[in-house]
Amino acid sequence: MDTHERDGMRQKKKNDLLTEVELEFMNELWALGEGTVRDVLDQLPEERNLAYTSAATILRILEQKDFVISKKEGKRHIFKPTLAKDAYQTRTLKDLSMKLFDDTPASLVARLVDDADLSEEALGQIRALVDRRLKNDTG
Amino acid sequence: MDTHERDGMRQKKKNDLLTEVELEFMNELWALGEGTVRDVLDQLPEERNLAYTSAATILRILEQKDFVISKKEGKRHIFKPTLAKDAYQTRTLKDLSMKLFDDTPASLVARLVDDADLSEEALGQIRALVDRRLKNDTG
DNA sequence: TTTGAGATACGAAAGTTTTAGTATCTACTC
DNA sequence: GAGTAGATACTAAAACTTTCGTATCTCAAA
Repeated sequence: MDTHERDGMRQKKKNDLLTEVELEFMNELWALGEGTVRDVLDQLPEERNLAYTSAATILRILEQKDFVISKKEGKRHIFKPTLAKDAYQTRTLKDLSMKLFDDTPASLVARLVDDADLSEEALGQIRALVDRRLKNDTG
Repeated sequence: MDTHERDGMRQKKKNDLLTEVELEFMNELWALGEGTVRDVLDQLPEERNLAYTSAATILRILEQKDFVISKKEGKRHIFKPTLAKDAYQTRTLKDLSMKLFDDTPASLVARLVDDADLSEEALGQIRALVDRRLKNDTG
């Protein structure tokens, strides 16, 4: 066991990416803006059936990992994302692009637009987005 | 503990997505076409320092999960993906789109093209891809 | 046919994620 | 200020992921 933990150690170990359940919760918080354990739990689908204490644990972990902050209001905590959804989306796409698309974002889009399931409408929207960005860049 | 495992149960539990290390290995196999444990291990970066038996275990797991098949040649196994990289890319993008982009692929691309880090060249490539796809569909 | 280098099979430790139980705390009501 | 409904804190079990050790197997050379 050699010391392969040197040099970096910025954030303990690996990703600054959310786990599956963490993402599930962040999505609710992003939608709500902020909320209590109860608020988030109530947003989850009926069939999710997660214990209240489990939800509280997830939020505690999210706070430990600095994805949310909490303030105390009366006897309860109100949790709020520290990171905008946009920013997290960008982060995720960078990671995915790197790990599965040879670090070439264009190839990611290539795969997306090659997808037969993609609607004509979605394609049009995508094209409009790219056009707008190109126009803005070139003046 | 009520029976919340009913109805579906198509593939045991959850994802048909690769874990981090599994993806690392699949990437090498996709690049190689096929290969032995040794082949894959040799592709990994110097500093990875993974034990041979660990690599063998990962490939065994990938086979259990039907991401690869193996044939025996002499005393060793040759592993080969059962799923093309393209197909897995598509699957991953669908999953990501669903979980982080409100099931709206266009918003995924929006985030991508909004990314300041994206080069002009990449943008041009993306636009060309979309245009080609639109022409093929309508033409 | 013995043997040994190199391969696989199996089992399991260590780490992470997901879930939930139990104990404790807190604000409010009586 | 005692009781209680509802919240948090703490602990840990269960499942999954990542890693590797030990035992075993196999081909080929001597």
